[in-house]
Amino acid sequence: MSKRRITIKDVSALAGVSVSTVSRVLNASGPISEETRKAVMDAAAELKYQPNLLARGLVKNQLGGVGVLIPWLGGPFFCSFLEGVQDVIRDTPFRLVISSEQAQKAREHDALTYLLENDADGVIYYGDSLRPEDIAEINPQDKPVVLLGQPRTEAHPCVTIDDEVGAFLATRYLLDNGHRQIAHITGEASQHVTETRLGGYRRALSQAGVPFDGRLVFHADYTEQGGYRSVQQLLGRGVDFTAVFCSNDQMAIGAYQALREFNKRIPEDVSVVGFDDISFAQYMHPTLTTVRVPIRNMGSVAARMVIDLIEGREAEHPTLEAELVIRRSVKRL
Amino acid sequence: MSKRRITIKDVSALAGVSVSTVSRVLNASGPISEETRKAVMDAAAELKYQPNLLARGLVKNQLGGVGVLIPWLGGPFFCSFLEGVQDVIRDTPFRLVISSEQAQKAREHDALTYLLENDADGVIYYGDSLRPEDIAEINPQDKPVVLLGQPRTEAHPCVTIDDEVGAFLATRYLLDNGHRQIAHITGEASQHVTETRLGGYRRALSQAGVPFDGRLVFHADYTEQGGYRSVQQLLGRGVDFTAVFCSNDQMAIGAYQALREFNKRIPEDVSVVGFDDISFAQYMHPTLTTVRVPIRNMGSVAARMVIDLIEGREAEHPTLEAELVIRRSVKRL
DNA sequence: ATGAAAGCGCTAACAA
DNA sequence: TTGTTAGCGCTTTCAT
Repeated sequence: MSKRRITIKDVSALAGVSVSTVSRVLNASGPISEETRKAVMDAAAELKYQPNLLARGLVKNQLGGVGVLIPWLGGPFFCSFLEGVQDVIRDTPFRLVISSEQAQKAREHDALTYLLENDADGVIYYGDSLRPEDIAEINPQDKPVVLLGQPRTEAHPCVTIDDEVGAFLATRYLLDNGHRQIAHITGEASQHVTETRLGGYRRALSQAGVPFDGRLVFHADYTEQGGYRSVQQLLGRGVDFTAVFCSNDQMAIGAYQALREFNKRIPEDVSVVGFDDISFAQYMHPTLTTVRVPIRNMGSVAARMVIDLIEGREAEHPTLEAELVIRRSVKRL
Repeated sequence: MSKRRITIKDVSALAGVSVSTVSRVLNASGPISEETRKAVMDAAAELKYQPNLLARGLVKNQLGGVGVLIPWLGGPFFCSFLEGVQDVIRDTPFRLVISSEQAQKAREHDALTYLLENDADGVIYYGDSLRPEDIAEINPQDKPVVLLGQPRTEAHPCVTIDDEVGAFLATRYLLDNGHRQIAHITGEASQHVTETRLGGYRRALSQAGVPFDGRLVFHADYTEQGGYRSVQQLLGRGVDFTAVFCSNDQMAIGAYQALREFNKRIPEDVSVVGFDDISFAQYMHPTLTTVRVPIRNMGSVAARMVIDLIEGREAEHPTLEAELVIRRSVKRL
């Protein structure tokens, strides 16, 4: 057990060259004659040499990790997102370092500071409690931080999805199907997603000449429970409605449950539309009409972005499209 | 930008002591007079000194990470598991390094090697393609590797759940409700979970004097699609059955869908039981009776274990219990 | 109780 | 084209 690790020194000894020569061939830095190159490679292979990344990182001042800071680790949305990230990290020399802090600002602040300080050469931050100003402050080295879930800025690398259009499409679909009283269940008003999706909803309404009715809008928290409770309130409020547009699928799941408990049939009595298209959406009963967000792909795109940025390349700030997926939870009136 | 990072040297200068003294107070190693201790602490605080973990790791020969190697990152099960891991890692100085390789043996082999070599002082491995022998081989330093999803061994740290009993309880519940033709949808025969859950199913059957019928057993892959296709086959096979016991909830989700397509009502025509109790189980329609596995807790337990082991403490090899959660997907015959 | 110095494994000037 | 050497920031003998 605990055999001493093979170092560059062992390789240099076996190959009969100096350590710097070994370093040079391994990093393809500096000129090397073909024969020494081969000798070194052979020696390294024979000893199964693996460079010590700590040592390398220490001298090159790089940590070797890509950090991901997300609000939650559980839950279908961020899991898919992570999977997309891992899809690209896998083929790079970076390690994937993950942190999640329940979207609590102070904790996220500390976590990001720590990531930037000790773990990562760049991070993907999905959340909106920390704004670019906050981040600048805890990022003295100006490492790349890719933002998601925040308003688009040219000033900061970010990948956004077209929430507003997605919500617009969803709402318009309902309108096109004859619905006029469309409830909207969304998240906390302070969150950026909430705002944009609510915006799309309102735009569709106004474009169709349907007046906005504040009594039909509920602010929950993007969980199943939140959707459930909102529908309960809605039902208790005595306002007529024929459809519910939920700002994410998890709330739609809760909405289904509440509706069932009140013996409302979906979609015969109430139509429901979700947002995200998490995998469960297609297995709900009835299958959920929703707005597809390319979640996993967002992860991949974000990962490719940080890596490009870390390695000094330029990166676009893409806006990904959201698309309506029509299934069976909406009835034509 | 890119201000030079504060090092131990800066602190020593400001405190008017040597670097070794600073190191001593920071690590509480060696004797220190109270006044110098204070001086150093003050200086460190004033400069907001953060030790460079790379440098420290280099000399102490530790990587600073806890690795987690799981089959998939997406999917409700492993997400919850990860969340449990993160719950405990959060309060330790370790970073959480994640790797997922679709349960492919060769890739997992490489990933684990890499984790052990470069990223982690200990790893949590959930999977069964790599057996203890394989792991021993790629773990020359004998770092702690906690195993999940494998047969229990005293020889190796592991956390197991009582799958066999869980499956037994599920099957017996069906039997108690008068079911005699109980189909079982499970995973690949080679997997350990498959074997133990199938074992529990058979034991309950035999204990009730119901003969085992191989035509009722389907080997799928623990995905919704797998459950869906198995039920299709089952229905096509023309064998009578009144209940389906799925070896995980995701397959139960697929089973629901297939059953619906064939106009079989749940549970009036066919009863269904799942396994795991992922969060969706309670939102299915009808809500799914299933075997609750303390997924998130497993993650926490495993994390605490690696950390104990890394830090040289002893660790138990716990077996967690699985418990039947009765909901509405089973009909009393 | 404190400091000087060696060294962890590696890279990157600088010489040769 | 190659070797020598000086660090990267830290911990840890070994002196004092």
